[in-house]
Amino acid sequence: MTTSPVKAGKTEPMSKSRLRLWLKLLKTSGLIEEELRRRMRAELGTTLPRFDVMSALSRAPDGLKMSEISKRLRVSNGNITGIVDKLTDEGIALRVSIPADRRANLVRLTPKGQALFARHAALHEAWIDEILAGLNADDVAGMVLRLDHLSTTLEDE
Amino acid sequence: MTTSPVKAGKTEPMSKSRLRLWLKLLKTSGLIEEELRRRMRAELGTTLPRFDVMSALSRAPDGLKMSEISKRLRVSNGNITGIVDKLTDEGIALRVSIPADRRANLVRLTPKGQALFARHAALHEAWIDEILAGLNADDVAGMVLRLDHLSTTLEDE
DNA sequence: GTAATTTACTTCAAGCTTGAAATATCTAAG
DNA sequence: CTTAGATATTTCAAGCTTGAAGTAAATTAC
Repeated sequence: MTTSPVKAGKTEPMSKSRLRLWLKLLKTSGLIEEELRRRMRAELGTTLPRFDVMSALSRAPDGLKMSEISKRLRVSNGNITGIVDKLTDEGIALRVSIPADRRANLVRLTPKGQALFARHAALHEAWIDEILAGLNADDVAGMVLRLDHLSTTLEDE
Repeated sequence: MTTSPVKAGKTEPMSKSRLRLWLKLLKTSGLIEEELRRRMRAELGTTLPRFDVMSALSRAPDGLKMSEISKRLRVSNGNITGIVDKLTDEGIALRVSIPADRRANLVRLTPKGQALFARHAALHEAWIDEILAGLNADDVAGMVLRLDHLSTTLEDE
């Protein structure tokens, strides 16, 4: 063989394998998301964004400011306005004004919203368990470790 | 220690760790996607969906049917119609009628579209390389393996 | 051949999403 | 106080996305 011993020849550039990883990551989370969205619609008559907002609210019994919701869900402010508007119209969420700051509101789940979310969350967890049934504890641990590593570096940008 | 040796006590139910994995997967791919979208807009004046369609077309020099594009990108048919309409208006893509089947069209990139995509694809790969720079070859290999496993089981549903 | 089905695509309404611009309010500097 | 800046939210236009319904053409089964 006359080629340099330094270049193995078979190895792919890192940029290519990173690209492939990204495409797989995107594909996989898309598949899961699609399945969740389908079930949300079919079995609960709701959507993922609504579920996400309710989920954030359910963890904050004292309520969250609009900006706090959008920060946690990493979506734009204007987006949250529309979703909370609808949840409010349906009696699921509630805007509570803050005397100390007339610019802001605290958004809370109503009792009806809490009951609804409890039902939805239980189903949601069961669906995930079912969808990810192919992964054992080692798989899960391995992926969580690497995803943590990755998302940490991404957030520190 | 007096507790049963069988039950460790600290272990979390699989459903919880699977849920946590899903949330991390969603978060991570969302962070990457957001960064890509930002750069697409800022540096190329385009969007991820348009890039995805162009990418699919670039791999099929003979063209793709509309339904083939939506199948590959896993989005609805109606969605593709709108995106291809715009790419066509801009001289990036082209609908070619098929004599043998008057229902369908083959969509192709124009030479202008090919040149444009070549430029975009090179940048895209470089961005991914930069964004995922924190992962070494082992990390990448480990994640690809597990994501393959997962997406395969998901597609066989 | 013709009726029923399947396939290919478009149109549409509803909803999500963003980023920018507009309001309103609060805070801080002078 | 008043002005400047920061913060909290809403509104808006543009674009993405879906799923359902509609049109058209091809295929299959009688």
